[in-house]
Amino acid sequence: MPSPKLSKLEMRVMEALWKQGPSSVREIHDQFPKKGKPAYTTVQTMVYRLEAKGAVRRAKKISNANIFEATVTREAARSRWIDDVLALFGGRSQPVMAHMIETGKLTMEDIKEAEKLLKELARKDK
Amino acid sequence: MPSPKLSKLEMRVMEALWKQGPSSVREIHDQFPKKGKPAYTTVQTMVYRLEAKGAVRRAKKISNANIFEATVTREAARSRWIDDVLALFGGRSQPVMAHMIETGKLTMEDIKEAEKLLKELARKDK
DNA sequence: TTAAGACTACGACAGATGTAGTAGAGCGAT
DNA sequence: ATCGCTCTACTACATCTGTCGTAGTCTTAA
Repeated sequence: MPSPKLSKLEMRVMEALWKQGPSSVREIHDQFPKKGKPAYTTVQTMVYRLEAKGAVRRAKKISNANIFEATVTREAARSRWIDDVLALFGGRSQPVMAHMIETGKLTMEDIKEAEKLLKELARKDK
Repeated sequence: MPSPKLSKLEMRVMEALWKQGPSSVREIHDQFPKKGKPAYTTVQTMVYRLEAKGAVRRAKKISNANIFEATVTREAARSRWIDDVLALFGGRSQPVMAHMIETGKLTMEDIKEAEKLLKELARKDK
């Protein structure tokens, strides 16, 4: 039941599905940037594995091609990754924040937005 | 030169080294919680692999036991992980922030601290 | 109707990871 | 000197990941 652990490449395939919605292997493959694009069958293998993990399902068939759709949300999949990393860091989020700030990935806007979100959450929890 | 990619278990071994400073395999092994503690030789294998990756070095020998010490900092190793995850999320830190807030891992204090750190960084960069 | 393409379903394989056993050398207490 | 315990240095192996190749089936345009 918990979101299965997806590998990096599997995540990239899921990303394509989340972006475009139900797609064929071909459509997913086409979404990879020319540079470093994996072989068609490599993507196909990923889709099969995702299906085995229950992260994807065959939605329908168009002519002889299967159309796959995501069965786990982007949030659930990403959460799984973040939780794993956080656990690795002793559950502390501070190191993550600090790194994002030092590498310029986190701007003041981001912080302001986070603050707003936190306030909202606090209000709703009450 | 860039901090090598360390696996989860390798990170846990490094964590022991960062905490205790130069240690023998035995001392590292002893730091794992009884629950789910890997075999002594499993830890030993990790240390050897870390040595091969250049993340650890034999500092000295006490009687017949090797004492290993970390050659990469905790920050560098963690950064590597965060960068990887961020890349997987399209380089956006927002999803990470949102998740940490929603799971209660990020408090208002953390945000305030982040804000302060960011301001400091901005001042110094100038 | 038929030949070119597109797809599917598998099979393979190398490298990374987690996990651990074994043989034998070295140290220390008797 | 020597017996037991500790460590080291290997070896092994099952999974997971990333990467494809191939054989054979379907579709479809000429």
